[in-house]
Amino acid sequence: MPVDETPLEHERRSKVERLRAEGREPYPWVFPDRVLAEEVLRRCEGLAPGTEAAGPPVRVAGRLKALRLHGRTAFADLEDVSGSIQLLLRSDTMGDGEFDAGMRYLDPGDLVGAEGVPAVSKRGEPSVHARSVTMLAKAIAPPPEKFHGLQDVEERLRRRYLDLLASPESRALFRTRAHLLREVRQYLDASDFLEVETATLLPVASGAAATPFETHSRYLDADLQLRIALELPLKRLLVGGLERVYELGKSFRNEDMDTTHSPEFTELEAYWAYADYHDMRRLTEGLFGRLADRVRELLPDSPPAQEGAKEFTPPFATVDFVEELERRSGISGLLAKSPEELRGLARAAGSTVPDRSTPGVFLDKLFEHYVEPHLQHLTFVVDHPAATTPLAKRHRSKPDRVERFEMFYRGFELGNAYTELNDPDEQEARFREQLASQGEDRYAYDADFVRALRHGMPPATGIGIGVDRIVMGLTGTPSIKEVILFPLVRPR
RNA sequence: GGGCCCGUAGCUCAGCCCGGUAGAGCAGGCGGCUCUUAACCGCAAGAUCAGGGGUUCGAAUCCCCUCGGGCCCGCCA
Repeated sequence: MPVDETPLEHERRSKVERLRAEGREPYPWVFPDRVLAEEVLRRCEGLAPGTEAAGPPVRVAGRLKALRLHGRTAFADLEDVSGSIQLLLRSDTMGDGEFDAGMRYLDPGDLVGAEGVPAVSKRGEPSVHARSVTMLAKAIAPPPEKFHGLQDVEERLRRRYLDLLASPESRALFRTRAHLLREVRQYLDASDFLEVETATLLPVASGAAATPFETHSRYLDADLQLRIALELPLKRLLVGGLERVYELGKSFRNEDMDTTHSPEFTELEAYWAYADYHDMRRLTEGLFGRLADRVRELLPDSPPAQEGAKEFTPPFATVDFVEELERRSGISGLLAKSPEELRGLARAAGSTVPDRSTPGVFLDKLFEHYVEPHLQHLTFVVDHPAATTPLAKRHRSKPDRVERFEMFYRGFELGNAYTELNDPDEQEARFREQLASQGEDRYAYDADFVRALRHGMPPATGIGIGVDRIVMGLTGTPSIKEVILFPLVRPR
């Protein structure tokens, strides 16, 4: 008997023993031939209150949410993946022995099966008028409070199973997330993109500037890092001739957490040979529209989700990075400023990034300060200064710019796309420049990627999207932890 | 790293300002009830007030530290 057992758990555990003593297995193996609650609801349609459906009995199974006893009658609410159905329990139909046994052993939170006839109660509630009830798994620990559910945020995150079993809204959110991922795959598959899986364990994590998680291979006796982006392996596949590829998977960044940053997050990256960022924008807008349609179907009763769906429906606002920054900040001639002048402006805007940072970093800080907070509606920001973006191709007509777009919503970034840089010598030069500005040797650059480019990467466009943030935006969820089933929490 | 807020029974919450030895609802126990749906009625039970230290005759309440969490700011091309 566990030493940390509460009196409630002791009581419930004693029911397990008494069930066994009566020859009733509290944890049986299977409950065959069950139908879902929604199927019973269908069979109850059109039945008058106080009547039963003709035909054979049905079997239902799920979690007992509530039990209302009335002496020789009782009502129970059974919840399964499809919804909720009431059980109507009467001693005259079950027999006194079975009825009394049920009342002795059943508690809210138990997993139970029932067999009986679809029926509508006198008060009009669709039900299963049960002939028998079977314990399928006795719950020793009590469920969260039946009306308010689990409110404690920490408990919801640390013990997601309790959140899910208590909250149909939480289940609906994660069901929606799964369907959105499915929609992404269907959309890209239909556009002849190939889903691939690249490595998560790498000698050097690259493709972004974040601090990686570090680990070690015993067999190789080699230090390894967890990937921080998917970009460079996927571009290697373009060199290899796969032409249209995407990956949907986790990246890891060893940095602070907040409402839009998780150390472990899901990314979508897609690369498309012989196409440019205009093509990618059309593909992205099509994808967003499809995702919005799915959310409208999946969460019709959620006003924040319906608002999110509206925002993700084309057409979208577009602003030019430089024009918008100059307009919002009142600063003109930004691209002609010296690095020192840009640093001064960034300092004036409150940034504390290191002095040795590249001019691109200062421009990003200025944009974050003056523009991002205003990007509350879904907006495409285009044609960034070349200095901000080491992996993008220079703009074909705007000097000192690259062909790039970023999507923002509610002040945070959703994704980022370029016409990809495929000139190996220019790529190598930009990597070296970046390294010099960071002044830290742990960001060794991916030399093999440059070697791959020397073999020729087709002209191409690529995109990276923060999937968790897309789910947040589409469902109107304010915190990234709420859209991740098991977010990282401090061990205790 | 800085600021603000939170932690009381298995769960949801009062009590804290203004110090006097912890209160309710749900869940659980016992009893009643054959149409309820946050069922209802009666009885009894359930709490190292996150942890540690201090002030005080007396601390859930005031002060300090620690732990955990939330929000905001900073940092994170």
